[in-house]
Amino acid sequence: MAEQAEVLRRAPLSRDRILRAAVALADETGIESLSMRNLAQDLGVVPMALYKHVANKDELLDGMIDVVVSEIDPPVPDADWKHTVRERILSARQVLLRHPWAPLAIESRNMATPAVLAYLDSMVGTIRAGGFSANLAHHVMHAMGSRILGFSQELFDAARNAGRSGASNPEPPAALPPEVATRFPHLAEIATAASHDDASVVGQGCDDQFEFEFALDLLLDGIERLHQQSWTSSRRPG
Amino acid sequence: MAEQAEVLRRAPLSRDRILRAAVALADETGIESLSMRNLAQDLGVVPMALYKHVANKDELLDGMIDVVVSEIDPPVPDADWKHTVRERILSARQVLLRHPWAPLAIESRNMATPAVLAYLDSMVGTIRAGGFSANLAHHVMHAMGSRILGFSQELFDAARNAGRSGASNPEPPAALPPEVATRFPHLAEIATAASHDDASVVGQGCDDQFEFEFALDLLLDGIERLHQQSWTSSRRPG
DNA sequence: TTGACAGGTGTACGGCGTACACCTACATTC
DNA sequence: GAATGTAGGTGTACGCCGTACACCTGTCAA
Repeated sequence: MAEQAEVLRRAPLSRDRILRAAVALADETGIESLSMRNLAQDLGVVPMALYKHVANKDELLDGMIDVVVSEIDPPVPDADWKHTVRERILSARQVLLRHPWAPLAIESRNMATPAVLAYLDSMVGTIRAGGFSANLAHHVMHAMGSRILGFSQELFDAARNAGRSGASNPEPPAALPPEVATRFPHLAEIATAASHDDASVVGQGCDDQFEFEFALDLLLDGIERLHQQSWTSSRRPG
Repeated sequence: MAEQAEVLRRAPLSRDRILRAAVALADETGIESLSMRNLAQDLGVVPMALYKHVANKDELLDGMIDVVVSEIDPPVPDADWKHTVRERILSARQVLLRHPWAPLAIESRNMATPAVLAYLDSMVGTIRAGGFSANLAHHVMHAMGSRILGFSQELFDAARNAGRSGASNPEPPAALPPEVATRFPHLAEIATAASHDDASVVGQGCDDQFEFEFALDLLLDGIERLHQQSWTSSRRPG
C-alpha cells in the first residue's frame, strides 16, 4: 500500500530522465563525485536499475555530453561564415560555462558522440558554404581545436590557483601569494596586467570572456586572411 | 636468507624512482590503468610503501606531470621571440607525444605544479623580452592556451575514431565507415581532403604535426602583427 | 647499549562499477 | 480469465580502488 503509493509518486525511469539527472548532479557536485550509486539515490532508485537504460558508466557520460552539446544554439541563418562561426562558438562557450565538468568529460572520451559529430559537421558545412576549399576547411577545424566547442584554457585556471588552498573556492582570485610571485616574476607581472575597457571586470581579475574572444578573433582574422589569399597547402600560413 | 638477497637485489625506493616508474607505466598501459597497487607491484613493493614517499595519488600525478614538463628543452638562446617560442612549443609537443596520457592529466589537475609554472613563467619571459607589453603578453598566453604545452585537439582524435570498434588500435585511420560518412557528409569530405606536400604522410591520413604547426603559425603570425601595430587592449585583434 | 627514526609490511574499511539471479507488474494471446 | 512473455526495478556479491593505522625491522647517533 505505502510502497505502491511511493512507486506512483515518482516518475518512471527513462534514459532521458537519467541523463538529465546526471547532468544536474554533475553541475551541482562536480563530475568526480558522480557515481552510479549517487545518481541512483538521487533518482530514488537502486543503482542497478540504471543499467536497464544505459549500458555502463561510459555510455552514461556519452549521453551527458550529448545533452550538453544539444544545448548549443543552431547556426544563425543568412549570415557570412565568419559571423556564423563566431556566434555559434560563443554560444557553445555559454553552454559549457553552465556545465563546467563537460570539457574534461569530452576530452576524456576517445570517441566522439553523435551529437558532437553533428555539431562539427554543421560547423564544417558553414565554413564550406563560405567558399573554403575542403582542404583549407580541414586545417581550419584543426586550428580552432577545442575552441570550436567553447573551451580552451583550463591550463590557466590551474595557474591562477597556484599556491592557494586545496578547496576550490569560487572567490575572485586576488594577486598571487608572495612566495609564488617572487619565484615566477613574469607570471606575477602579467597576472595583474590585463586591463580591460569593460568596467564590469572588478579589481585586477582577468576577464575570461575577453580572453576567449581575443583568441577566437585572432584565429578568425588569420583564417579570413588565408581565405582571401586563396590559400593552398603548398604555402604556410605566414 | 633468500629474503635478504631479494631485498638487496632491488634498489631502495625513492620519490624519484617512484615517479619515473609511474611515468613509464602510464606510457605503456595508459593512465586509467595506473593504480597504486599496480605501481607498487611494478616496483616489487607493497602498495602502502609508496605512501612513505608521496602523500597520495594526486600528489603522485603532480609529480609525474613535473617529470614530463622537465623534459621540455630549455629556450634556445639568442633568437628572436617568435623563433624561441615556436621551437620551445614544438619541443613540448614532442615530449607530450611520448607521454600521451599527460595532456589529460595536466588538464584534470586544478592547480598547476611548480614545473608547469616555471615553464609558463619562462615562456612569458621570452615574450616580454621580445618587447611585448605585459598586457599583450597576458592575452597572448591565453590565446595560445594549452598549445603552449604542445597539445590542443584531442577532440579530433575522438572524431577520427567515430564508428570504429572500442579498442584503441593504433592502425592508421582509413576513411570513415560508410554509415558515418553519409550522416556527416561535410566531415567525410574534409576527412580525406588534407593534402600535404610532405610525402611522408601515407595514404589519406592527416598529418597531425602539420596541423599543429599550421595552427601555431596562424597564431604566431597574428600575434606578430598585433605586436608590430603596438596593439593595446582598447582595440580588438582585427 | 639504547633509543629514535626512516622505511617497508599487513590488515582492514568504505566506495566504486557491475555481473547475475530474482521478483513483479503488466500486456498479449488463446 | 488463465497462461505466458517481457520490461524494468531489486538484492547480493565480487573484485577493484585509495588509503588509515598499527606494526616490524634495520641503521645510526648518543
